[in-house]
Amino acid sequence: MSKVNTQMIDEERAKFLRYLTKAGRRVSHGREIVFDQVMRAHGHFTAEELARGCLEKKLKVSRPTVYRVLYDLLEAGVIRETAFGDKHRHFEHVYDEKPHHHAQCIRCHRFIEFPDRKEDEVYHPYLEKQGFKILGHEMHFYGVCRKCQDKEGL
Amino acid sequence: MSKVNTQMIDEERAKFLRYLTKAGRRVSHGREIVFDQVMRAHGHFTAEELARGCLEKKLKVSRPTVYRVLYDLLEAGVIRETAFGDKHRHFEHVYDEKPHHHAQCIRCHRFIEFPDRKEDEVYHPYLEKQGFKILGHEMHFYGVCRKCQDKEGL
DNA sequence: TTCCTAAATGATACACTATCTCATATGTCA
DNA sequence: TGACATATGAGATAGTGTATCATTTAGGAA
Repeated sequence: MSKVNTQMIDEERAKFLRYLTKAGRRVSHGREIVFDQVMRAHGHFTAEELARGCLEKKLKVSRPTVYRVLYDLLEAGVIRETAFGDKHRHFEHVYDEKPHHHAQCIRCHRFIEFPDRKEDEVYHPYLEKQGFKILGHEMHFYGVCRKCQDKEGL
Repeated sequence: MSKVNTQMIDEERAKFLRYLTKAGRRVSHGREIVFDQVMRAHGHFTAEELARGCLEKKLKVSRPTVYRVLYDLLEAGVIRETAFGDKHRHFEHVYDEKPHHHAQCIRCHRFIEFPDRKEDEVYHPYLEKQGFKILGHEMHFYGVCRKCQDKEGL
């Protein structure tokens, strides 16, 4: 697991470097720090959380740079954006993650993750027919989790 | 169609009034204005768009009130929140809308809507087993639309 | 290695969405 | 109508995310 982990990170790093080279961009200090922090992150995280983390750890990187690198990583396909209806941008890294979806409790805002199923592909033909190039998808369930139901006495 | 439309709006209004009564809240001026504007809105809209619209039309309602009433409507089930990965809150009304999903172009940010399919229900048993009470769900595809592919010369 | 240039960065200010506070206005019920 | 709780507006404020621009740095050329 740990070995696989390391290997996956190396692959992601290679992917990032390939992207940077191809785009004529540099392998800078800031990009290495942020890449590292992203790889250490578990589950999903917001841009602000990551930026705050970097500042608290006194890493040599500023908030604007964290944001900039996150968008690099997004374009490079190292992280993906997950869409939840609040005002923060959520990301999660692709590495070591099986495709999965999220269910979110509208009371406590906690997430449950569940694996992707191939049934989702029923939507592909419709979109492809319109010339839409699908890069990914995400299912977002919302409702009330067991704990919050208990609290409400439902 | 127009008749059905009116009927649907009346039903939504009744739903809203029931919610307000039950919650011991009042049928106020601001709530009526915002309800009306929401019903006039097509497709999905952001809170800020609606607020701006009200201000521009010089309706007697302030921005904080628009936000407050939107959350009333959310709780009443008159509108639902759609989750996209930008920093604005998106809503759409439930009235006259068949369940549908969204595909969004990552370049131009435009949406394609497509109808809900019962295959989505494969996820229900898993969530219900955990005691999660499902209130709704949304599928969000992302990719590049035909126009933007053409522009990029892909 | 050193120099040169374009890219990256940080400090700062700023834009924008959304929310909070609190004094005032208004709806509801007796 | 009077009393009181709820709703509202004006304005301040919080928080996320961006733009600007002077300075620093990566990385290739000499």
